[in-house]
Order: sequence, then C-alpha cells, then structure tokens
Amino acid sequence: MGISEALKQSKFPSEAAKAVVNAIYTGNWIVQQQQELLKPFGLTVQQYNVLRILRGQQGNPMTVLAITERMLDKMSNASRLVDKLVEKNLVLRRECPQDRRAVDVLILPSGLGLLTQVDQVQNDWGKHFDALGVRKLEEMNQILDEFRTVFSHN
Amino acid sequence: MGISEALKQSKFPSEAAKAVVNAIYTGNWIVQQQQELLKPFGLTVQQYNVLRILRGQQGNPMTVLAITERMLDKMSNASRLVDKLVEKNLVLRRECPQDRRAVDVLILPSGLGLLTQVDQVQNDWGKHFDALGVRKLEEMNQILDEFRTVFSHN
DNA sequence: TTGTATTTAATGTAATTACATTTAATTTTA
DNA sequence: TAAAATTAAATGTAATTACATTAAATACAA
Repeated sequence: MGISEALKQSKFPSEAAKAVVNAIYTGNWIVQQQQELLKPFGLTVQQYNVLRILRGQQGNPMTVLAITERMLDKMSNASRLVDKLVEKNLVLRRECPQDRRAVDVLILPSGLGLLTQVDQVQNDWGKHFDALGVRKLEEMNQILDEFRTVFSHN
Repeated sequence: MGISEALKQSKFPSEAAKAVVNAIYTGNWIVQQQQELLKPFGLTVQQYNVLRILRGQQGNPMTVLAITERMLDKMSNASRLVDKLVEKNLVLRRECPQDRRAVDVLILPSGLGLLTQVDQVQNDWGKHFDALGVRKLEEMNQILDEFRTVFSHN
C-alpha cells in the first residue's frame, strides 16, 4: 500500500512533501511493529534500543551521555530509561571512577539473555525485508542519508 | 552524515537492520525539525497534522474517526487532539446530525489563517529537499512504499 | 588558589501517549 | 420489537516524553 492509500490522501503539494510524510509514516510504522514484538518481553522500543547499545560495547561500561549520543530518539531521557532497566535488573549503574559526575552503565548477563530471546523474534521479523534485496536496501539507506544531509550544505 | 556516523555505530547485522534503524532515525529527525518550526505557533506536530487534514476537506466536516484514518500516528488520541484545537479556537466540534454517535469537526477561519502562516515556514524548510531532485524523491517514496508493502505478501 | 563556567546526570512538571474501559447511539439478529 | 452486537467518541490511568531546572563534579581563568 502506497502512502497515498495509507493516508487516503490523493494529492501532495510536492514530491518532497510526500517524501517527508512518507518518512515519518514509515518510521512510525516500524516502531509500532517493534512495539508489538517487544510487548511480550516487557520492553519499550527505547529500552530495547538502549540494551542493544550497551551490548555493542562488549562488556565495557558506557556513561549516560554516551548512550544518549547513540540513541535513535535523543529526546527520551536516557537517565530514566536506565532507571527502568535497573529496576528490571537488566543493567547495572555505578559511579564512574574517572569522573564522579558521570555514571557508568553496564549490561548484565540477564540483559544479554533477554536480548538473545528478543533477537530471535526480531530476526524473524527482519527477514521480511530481505525480499527487497541488498541492492535496494543499500539504495534506501543511501537516499535516507542524502535526505538528511541535504540540510547541511545550504 | 550517514546513519553510521549519526549513531556512531560502525557495523549493522545486515543492510535490512540498517534500513530499519535509518527509517526510524530519519522519521524522528524530521519530526524534531518540524517540532522546532511549530513551536512559535504553539502547535504540536500532531495538532498541525490534524489541522492540515481538516483543511484538505475544503470546508466539509470530518468525524473523529475519519481524522484518525488519515493521521500519521494512529496512536495519538484524535479525540483529545481535537480538544486542544477547540481550546485554541482553531476548529469547531458539533454533533453529527446523520449519526449522533459521531462528532463533526470543522476547521475555523482562525485555523486556516494559522495554517497559512505555518505554511510559509514549512515551505521554506521543505525547499531544502528540492535539491535532491524530483527523480530521487520519487525513488525514495517508491522504496519506502515497497519497504512497508513487503510485509503484505509473505 | 578562588571564583566562574561548563559538563554530567538526575529530578520536577506539564503535556502527551498507550491502552483499557465506559457511554451512548446505531445496527444486526433472534 | 427486544436483546445483543457493534460502532463512535470520550474518559481514566499509568507510563513516557518534552522541557526546564537543579545538583554535583570538573575544568578553566583571573
């Protein structure tokens, strides 16, 4: 279903306006799918994202600031997201010895274990996109990058 | 800046996984830009979206349900969004004469006027994307549509 | 050094979102 | 028709987000 049918909007002021709407809509669409997948695991999309970021550090701690830099949505409060993950015993929070303003966050084995479970479901879901072919997916990544970058060189 | 630099993540499990992250990131990026633009007008992105949907009806009323069908984010409560717009005197809410369960919502001249002001700013912002060329924007729309549609035909 | 500025994270709060439930009206069915 | 099911919108609520402020530690400058 194209964006026109999805939103029952036949005309757009321009192809660019359509692309803007399409990008937002597609992003929301993915997030909603992921929300569904994550529900049985008691994780929000943002919490899942933070867990994956921490896993990417291969056991090394990250400060809250470093997590924020890698988050998809910079607005959601990393400090409180970490709170939730600590509550669930998925990560550990401790004072950073080098800089006592900062806080080190570490993923726990339980967090890694949960991620492993979620990965299973996520991979199955992601498989659908393989049908597009690597070539087209690369093209998509290229275009999305360009779309944002066009703003840098006014 | 490509998605890798933006999120400081050098490797992705697959091109598809990268595309998923890129689509979410790009959607969020646009929404954040629009949030900034709309702030001086006292509108949220969702409220702006509803106003534009109502304008598209050319003076005809729409039920809350019809608005929901056209919204970018189906989750945000159209009923309460309309509340906010009524508070701001931008739209009118009245009982639908054909079906008393339903509620007709109409954009007021003040709402149209505000949209006109916002359009100015939005158009200037959207101009940036013209640099990509219609051809590439069409390609982007095509790919995003395909990306979502790949789910329908398993 | 000492005062100022900056950085890092946490917190307060108002608004919004997610989700379930309720209320009222209409439609369907027995 | 009367009861049951469905539909449309509103409402209650807990959680999350947006945004500003605070608190503590560090860096910098006079």
